[in-house]
This record gives sequence, C-alpha cells and structure tokens, in this order.
Amino acid sequence: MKSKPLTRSFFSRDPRKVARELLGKLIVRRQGRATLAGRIVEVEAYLGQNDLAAHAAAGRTARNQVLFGPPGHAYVYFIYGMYFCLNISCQPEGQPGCVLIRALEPMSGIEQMAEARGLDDFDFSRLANLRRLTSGPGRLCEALGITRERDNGKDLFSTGSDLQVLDDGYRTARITVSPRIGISKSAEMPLRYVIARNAFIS
DNA sequence: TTATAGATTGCCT
DNA sequence: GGCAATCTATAAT
Repeated sequence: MKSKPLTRSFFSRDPRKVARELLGKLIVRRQGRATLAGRIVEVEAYLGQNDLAAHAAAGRTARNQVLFGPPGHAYVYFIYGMYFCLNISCQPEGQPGCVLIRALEPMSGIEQMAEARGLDDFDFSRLANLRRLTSGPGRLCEALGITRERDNGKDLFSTGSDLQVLDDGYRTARITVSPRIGISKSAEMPLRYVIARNAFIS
C-alpha cells in the first residue's frame, strides 16, 4: 500500500482516540534531500481542564496556545533546559488536547538520525544502539531535528510541510494501555498507549 | 523580582 | 538506583 497522509479530521477528535489510532503511523521529516521516517510505537494523550498534567489545564497561555488552535498542528515545547517534546494538537479549534509522541521505530534516514543524535560511531545493526536514536520524546526530537523555533505551531497539513504523519497500511496487532510517564499530577490516568512488546518503547 | 518544578536523558556508583 | 545538566514557564514574594 502506498503511504498516504492522514486527514485533518483524524485529529479533530478526543486525544485518547487519536492516540490509540496513531500507533503504527509514520512520522516523516523532510530534511533537505533526506527523508527521515519512524513508526509511532508509543504515545500519550493529554486532555483539557480535567487533566492536571496537561499544559492546557490552567487555561490558554502564550506557551500553550497551539493546544487551543485547530487540530493537526505541532505543539513543541522545551523541557528540562535541554530537550524538546513533540505533540500534535487534537480537538476542534477552541478545545485543547494533544497527543505526545514518545517513541518511534526508525524506518529511514538512520544515518542522519545518528548524526543528529551525536551517535554516528555506533553499529546500528545492534538493536541496543538503534534504540538510542528515537526511543524517548527528547531523543526522537533530536533525531528528527525538531525544535520549538522551527516547528512549534506548524500545520502538518500545509502543502509541502516538512513534517507529516502518513499511513502506510501497517496495522498494530495489540495495544497496551498504562499510566503516563514522568508526571506527578493526574498520574494515575491510563493515557499511555504502546504497541505491545515493541522493542522501541522508551 | 526571585524561586522552583518540570510530559528527560546520560553518566555515575 | 541516584543525580547533575540546563532553561523557562509559572508561582510565590
């Protein structure tokens, strides 16, 4: 099956539904001549006012305005003084919500990803080394060159966007749901979705 | 104006 | 398993 973009209406829904269905889709980054791509294997849903871990919980601010905008836009924020995290906005305009992309299985552009991660001396036929490229929200942003300056607010559906989500027909056999990682508020909510037993989960 | 926690990672013991 | 690195949004003064 030929890869095709998702529709904007795919993202104009409850983040929990979007998160579950994003598993197995491809994140594609166009980087000059190179095309970097990875399959989504781990995501988390972030909701609105009832989700205290969500950036949107305290209402609209300068930082989180993308979450309140139209669906299908990149929300990129800076965390711990050194990493970026990639989210995709969900819900119709005016309603907050997003899905955090937490881990990818590298599909193409391994060399470029390795260079961006500063790991270009490794043997990537070894799974443990391949995992270091995109297994984690900070890692995958570094591998794909995703930054707040370059990508925050970007419309993934604008023509010729250098950041896209494609469906290549892959179907996940089984999905595991669990609490989200690294948060303290609303920590018990089961909003983390992974492809069961996938080797690239963070 | 100052303080602090944070949707992480990598290196140390 | 523990913790430092390093910046900033937001809370507290």
